[in-house]
Amino acid sequence: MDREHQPTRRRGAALEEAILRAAADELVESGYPGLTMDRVARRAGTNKNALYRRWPNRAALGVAAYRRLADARTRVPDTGTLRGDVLALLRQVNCDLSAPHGEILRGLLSSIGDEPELLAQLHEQIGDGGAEPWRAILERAVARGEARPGALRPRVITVALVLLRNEYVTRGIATVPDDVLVEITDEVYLPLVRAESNPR
Amino acid sequence: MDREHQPTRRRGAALEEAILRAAADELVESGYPGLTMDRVARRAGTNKNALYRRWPNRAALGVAAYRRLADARTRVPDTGTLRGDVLALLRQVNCDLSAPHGEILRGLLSSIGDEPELLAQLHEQIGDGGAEPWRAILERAVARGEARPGALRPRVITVALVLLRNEYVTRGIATVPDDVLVEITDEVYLPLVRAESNPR
DNA sequence: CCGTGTAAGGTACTCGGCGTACCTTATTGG
DNA sequence: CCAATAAGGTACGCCGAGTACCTTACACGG
Repeated sequence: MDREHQPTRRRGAALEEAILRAAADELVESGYPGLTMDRVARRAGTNKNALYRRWPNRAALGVAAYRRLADARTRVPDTGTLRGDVLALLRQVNCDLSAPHGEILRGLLSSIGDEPELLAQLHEQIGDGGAEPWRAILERAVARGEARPGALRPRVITVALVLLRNEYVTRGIATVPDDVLVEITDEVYLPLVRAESNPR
Repeated sequence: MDREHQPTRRRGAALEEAILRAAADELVESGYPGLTMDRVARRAGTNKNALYRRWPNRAALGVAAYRRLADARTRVPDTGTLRGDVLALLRQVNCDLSAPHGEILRGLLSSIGDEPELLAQLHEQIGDGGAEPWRAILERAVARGEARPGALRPRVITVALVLLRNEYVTRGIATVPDDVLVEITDEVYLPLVRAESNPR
């Protein structure tokens, strides 16, 4: 922050790190609208030139900073039952992907618009990146006979995640109430993947 | 500049109409980022004052204009089978809610941010507004024995719509390919609502 | 028919944020 | 030790949101 009378100028990776940290902090504190190039530069103790030498525009920097935020990998729960695993995953996502992540994501998605490359990066982060844990718990459930093998399709295993994300996007609320998670689990996900021969 | 030597000034509802039409046209042509107060004012043959006297900010005008665009009601199909009805509804939504509607919606959703009143208006438009046709086709399917009565829950009947909307939001593409619609229908919606006694 | 309140038109601002240009200064590696 | 490279500093230009203030037409009641 306070530069000493020793200039000791950061370069390369060190400076990039500092910029990304500053940008991520701004995202958390003020959301994407608060991520201005001037503020990030000031917070990182540098200036806009260093930013524009690395990212072509604000959206690119925003996506890069968001990636660092969302890189906290999701742990795969193992409660012994499919219902317990689904609820645990949903609650986990709801917890650490709630505010301000949802709002940040909304802001990023819109301001990208016509830059498919950035959208692809985001999609990798939120779309397929989050799918693996769901496949894992569903495979275990199939092995236990709790779910039908035919449910192991990409579009099926992520249904709960998509429904939860839909709550964020359309409702715009900070944290989804827990009974919504239960509804998603009991009304949609479990009936969908359950083996036909296995009544409720 | 002398426009006409007949000033014939529009007032009240007539002017409001003209502004909304201009705003909706801008939305269709250039998306939400292109909806500039200056441009709308110029296109409507008026100036920004008339706009700000009616809507407090750009987002409010954007939502109002979008409502007028999206007010084309969805027709309820009746093909005789649930699968046919579901696909028909999905295709209809995909057709007239595709580009540029999806992009506009994305832009609006993000830029609203902290104004819950506007978000509520949008939600009324896209969330529950679109649910009725789905309830209608599912009720008929239940009457025919194609679906279980227990599927008549709000979160269930709109699953297909939510999945389709998810494609728009996360993929950011103009029009969803038809095989995605078929996948949503055959892998998710039909297995979910089908009567348990009705094997695939 | 006229006068007056209301609403529209016109214009010119301020403010903030993006992106750029250009120069100076430090660091690094050959 | 000396270029080449990259960082810092500063000042722009541009555009769009929102505001202020005045002028001008319209509509309606007396």
